Amino acid sequence: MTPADLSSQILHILAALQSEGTLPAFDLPKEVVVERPKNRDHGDWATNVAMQFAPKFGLVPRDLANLLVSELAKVSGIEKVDVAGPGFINITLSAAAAGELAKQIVLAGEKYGTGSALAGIKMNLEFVSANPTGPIHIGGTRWAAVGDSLARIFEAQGASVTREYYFNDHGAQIDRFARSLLSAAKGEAAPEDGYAGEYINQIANSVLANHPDAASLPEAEATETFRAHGVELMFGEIRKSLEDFGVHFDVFFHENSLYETGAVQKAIERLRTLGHIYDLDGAVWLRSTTFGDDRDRVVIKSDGEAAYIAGDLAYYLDKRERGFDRAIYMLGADHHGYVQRMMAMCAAFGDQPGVNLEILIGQLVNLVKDGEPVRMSKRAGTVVTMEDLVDAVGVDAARYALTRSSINSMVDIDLDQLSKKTNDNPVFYVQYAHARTKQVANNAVSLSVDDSEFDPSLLTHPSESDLIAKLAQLPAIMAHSSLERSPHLVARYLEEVAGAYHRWYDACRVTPLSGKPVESVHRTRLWLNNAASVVLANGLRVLGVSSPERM
RNA sequence: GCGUUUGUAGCUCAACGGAUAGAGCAUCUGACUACGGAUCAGAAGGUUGGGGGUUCGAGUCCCUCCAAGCGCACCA
Repeated sequence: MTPADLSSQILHILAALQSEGTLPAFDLPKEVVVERPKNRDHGDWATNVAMQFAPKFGLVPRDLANLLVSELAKVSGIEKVDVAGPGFINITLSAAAAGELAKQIVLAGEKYGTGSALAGIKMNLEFVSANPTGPIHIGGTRWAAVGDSLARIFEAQGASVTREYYFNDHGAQIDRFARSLLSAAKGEAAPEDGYAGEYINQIANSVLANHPDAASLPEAEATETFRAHGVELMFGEIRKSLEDFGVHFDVFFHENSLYETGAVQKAIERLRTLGHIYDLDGAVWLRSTTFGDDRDRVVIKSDGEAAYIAGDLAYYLDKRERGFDRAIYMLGADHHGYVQRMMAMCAAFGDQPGVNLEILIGQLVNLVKDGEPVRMSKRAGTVVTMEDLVDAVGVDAARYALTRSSINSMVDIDLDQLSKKTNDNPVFYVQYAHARTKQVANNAVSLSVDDSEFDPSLLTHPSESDLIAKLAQLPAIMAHSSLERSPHLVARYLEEVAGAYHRWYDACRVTPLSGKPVESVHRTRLWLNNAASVVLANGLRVLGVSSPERM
């Protein structure tokens, strides 16, 4: 008996009361809130349905609650149920009914915690999308960790997810990058508006190694050579860093291709046909104010060059034409000013902003040294990269630390502190719990405790009730995390599971003390141990963190 | 000035509008010749930035003020 089971029981009872005329008819939701009360005296599970629905039924909450309680009391597996406070319904399950879940979890294995809320939905999740003018820095690393985890969470809800990286290989920043490489190759100082740093020298040298005469070509040709090959090299490094970080992109979309294929022109023509494009002062404008933007946006500048948004128009249209129901963009807070114009664009195409196009804004990562914020600058070469972070703490700790906080809050990273005090990262607490489940299972085998028996009525210790209840919440956590686009909820949940497991381990033995016989309770506890193992592993998997068997 | 995000324990942060606001780290006191002590038990720590409002109930929603981050281009 899980909270989800209780939810459907309650709805079933309400529907029955409606059809027999005891309660007036109105549409019931698909599920009701059933949660673990903070205070254990309130029972195993509690629901606020009576307070939620009483007004719609024209009743006072406590009367509706009493109606429900008398029905719930008849449900097998429910040991005790009563009304408390303003109308909460507190439910206590029998140990057997609650513990049954342990076996279900083990049998479900990797499937436990998945759902079907997004079944049949094609999602395009775009994240990182850092310019190929340098390595991925710490901010991009956060989106790599969070974005990939989010993709895994969507997939666990049945969605088909394409992870996509928009590669800005067109425009002024790339030109600056190319000129910076050329300057480095010539041994000159970086251009005023260019990039500096050791990686620029390395790439310039790599280009020279393959094209020894590149620097001595005429200016335009030389720049083009360094642009083409430099971008290619940088691109390769970025892909490798991401793969090493455990993040695999299905599509690397090149901005440049939108211009080469005429997709930009096509998108503008589409909008012009729809009446949302006009010409003024020699420029081409999108009338985005029609759809709530602050001002209209220039799409083609009066010098004939495309503005940045031109690529966005074509890119969004391309995604929709590739069949994605939802295009989700993850952007840093430094880009949140784009949201309105992007949403306006979406509406201009006749789509639904917030549905077909969704933009997640994540706060930036602060680099801290000795308690003082440090400004990261590609130009000054003070950038902390994805590789720096992984070198300092490893992939697991890095991904966990970056995914554990809400994207709405800023994260401080102090490399010196991370490389010293890695064990204050809660990832080890969770991983240790998982390793412990595996070692307990191994010990059980060697002491002839097997899984030939399962009698959940023996799981009566308070720590067992707590652990089972915690394990029962994984499906709801995963669904909520998906709905809220919040992977950090999974991390926080795992920390609670790990705590519940450690406390149970401390109080309840799977293997008997030496000299004592193996009993039913030991075999049954092995199931619970393995259920905890499954939950921890499933949770860590969606965070992209490994589940070690020993540490 | 306008927009946006944030403000919760000493620090880092949680908390679908629910009951006595929770974890980790740090501090203090305890627990192994018992399945891994990277653990566990306990203590201490709070006017959820201030003030109004909405309701059975507000850290959460609305208004306002304060403080901080980030944006406000025919740049990308």
